[in-house]
Amino acid sequence: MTRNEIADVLGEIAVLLELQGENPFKVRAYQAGARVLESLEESELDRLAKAGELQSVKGIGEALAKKIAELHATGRLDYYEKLKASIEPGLIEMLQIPGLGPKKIRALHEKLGIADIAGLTAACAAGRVAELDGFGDKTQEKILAGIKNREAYGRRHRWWEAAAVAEPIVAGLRSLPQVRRAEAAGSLRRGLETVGDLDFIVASAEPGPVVAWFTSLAQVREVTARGDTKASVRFEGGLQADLRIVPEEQFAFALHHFTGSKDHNVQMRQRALSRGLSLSEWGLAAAEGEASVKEKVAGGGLPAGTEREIFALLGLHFIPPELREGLGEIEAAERGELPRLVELGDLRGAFHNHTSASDGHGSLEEMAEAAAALGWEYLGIADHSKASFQANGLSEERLLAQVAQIRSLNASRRLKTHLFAGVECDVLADGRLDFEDGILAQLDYVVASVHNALGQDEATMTARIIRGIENPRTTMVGHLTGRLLLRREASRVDVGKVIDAAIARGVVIELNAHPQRLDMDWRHWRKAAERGLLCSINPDAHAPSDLEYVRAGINSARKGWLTRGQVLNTRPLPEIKAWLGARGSGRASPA
DNA sequence: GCCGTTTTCGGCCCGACTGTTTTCAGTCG
Repeated sequence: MTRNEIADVLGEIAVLLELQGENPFKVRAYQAGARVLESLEESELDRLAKAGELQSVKGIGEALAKKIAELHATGRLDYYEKLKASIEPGLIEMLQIPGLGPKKIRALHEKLGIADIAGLTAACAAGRVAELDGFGDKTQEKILAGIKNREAYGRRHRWWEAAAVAEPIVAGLRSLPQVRRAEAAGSLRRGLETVGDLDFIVASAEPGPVVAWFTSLAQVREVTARGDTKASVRFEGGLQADLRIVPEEQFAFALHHFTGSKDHNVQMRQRALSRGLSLSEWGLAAAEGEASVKEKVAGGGLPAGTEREIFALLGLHFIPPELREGLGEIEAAERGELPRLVELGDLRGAFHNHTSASDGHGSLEEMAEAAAALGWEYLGIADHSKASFQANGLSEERLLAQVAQIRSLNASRRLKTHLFAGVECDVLADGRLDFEDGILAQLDYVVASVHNALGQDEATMTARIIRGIENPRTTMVGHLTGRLLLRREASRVDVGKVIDAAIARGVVIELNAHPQRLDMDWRHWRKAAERGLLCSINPDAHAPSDLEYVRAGINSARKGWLTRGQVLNTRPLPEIKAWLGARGSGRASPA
């Protein structure tokens, strides 16, 4: 089994244990184990499993190590099979209903014999749920509404679309006279590729009008909670948003709390405790005594007006929001070894862009102008190759005509942006490229991408991509796994092996910044770049305005701990020309 | 189930809101 498949099993075990009413810390241990596995590389898992050293990974103890080793070696786990068989499958689905957790589901199952959502619907309709101890009319109504809207509510949302909803709301909050500060926190601020809900943190001494403004936004379909300092709403399309209003002196603590992932926050609080301090969204105060952090802060906490000051109080350098995933950032911040992350303003161009010659909407000139408007020095044109018939892929003749057109545009000096002539060349099912060497030799660079036979088994797909990498004309690999976020799963690829091959050949791997792709996944970048892999952040633009997708790509690059030096398209034009030139001449033409 | 410059046992982050309750459990983040 691959590490992701094993992680899924561990995650399922956590859900099953939760439904059984197991110790919540045991549940958390399985969840943590699943996350740790996801951040491991396949080859590292192989090595650790073979050497019997899984326990050396933090978060994996004796029991998890045994289970992971069994899954890795045999693809089965007796413990899991037995656990699964002992629990009604319909109960798991019921966890998706807002307001229903393991305890209530157990009560419904034990007292009313409810085993699935259909049974639950019927029991609610008959009024039997409201009669249970601990339940009531409102709970019953909420459950029915939750079942009805389950699909929309359960869905995650791509970062780009969530940001488009959140940004005007932040601006609106900041324009209110009662509001001193306002930020969107949560996974949106961490730049995660998908976002479950929005979190708005506001500093205000007068929360009433802010809650009123927020809950009466035009796009609000339902107000699910409304208190003095907190409100929750659902927008059209099911996106949920929480608003929290705090006094200004608490703002930095609340912003930090609601930005960090669960793991990051747990680690930060543990760090505070190890220094005799207690940390929460309320503030930071001495840990001794029975009182809550809130009460301690009221009696005199340590002040912090910014997150930077909070980190400093705990002996840490500032940790950018994108890194707050609990994946080693706190240790690095302690040692002063956090990288200086790449920024949007560092980009000088991008390499994977389409025009109306294939399936884009924009001429060479229009694309070049859009790049110039972003302050870019260069833009790489990489239209589809002929095998991508569905995308109007270019024949040899059309491609060479485009190359001539690009050369002539550059020579005319009419454009502020230098155009590079490339192609997004299909990696055919057997790993050959879609164009012969004689054609590819006339280009400035080649993006090699898989577009068909996405369902190949892992070994075949991995060998196919590596063969593509081994072609001396390949400059970079496009959207490595072919995933479409929330729409299509990634192809099965041994990413570690592909990374090794790319490093060995000096081939770049793209971080495709299209909001639906963000591929290669940020979780691979840190280790890959440390080992010498070079990244190119490419918008995969199909229209001039799509160049802005690099914003999403920068998020993922930062989550992958990438620095400017590790991203090819931060280099200025003369360096890029030299780099591409050296590659071209330094590589013997194939036999 | 994990973990340990206090530890191999006893902790494990902490608080708001809701709905159901006469003081709190469950859920959520």
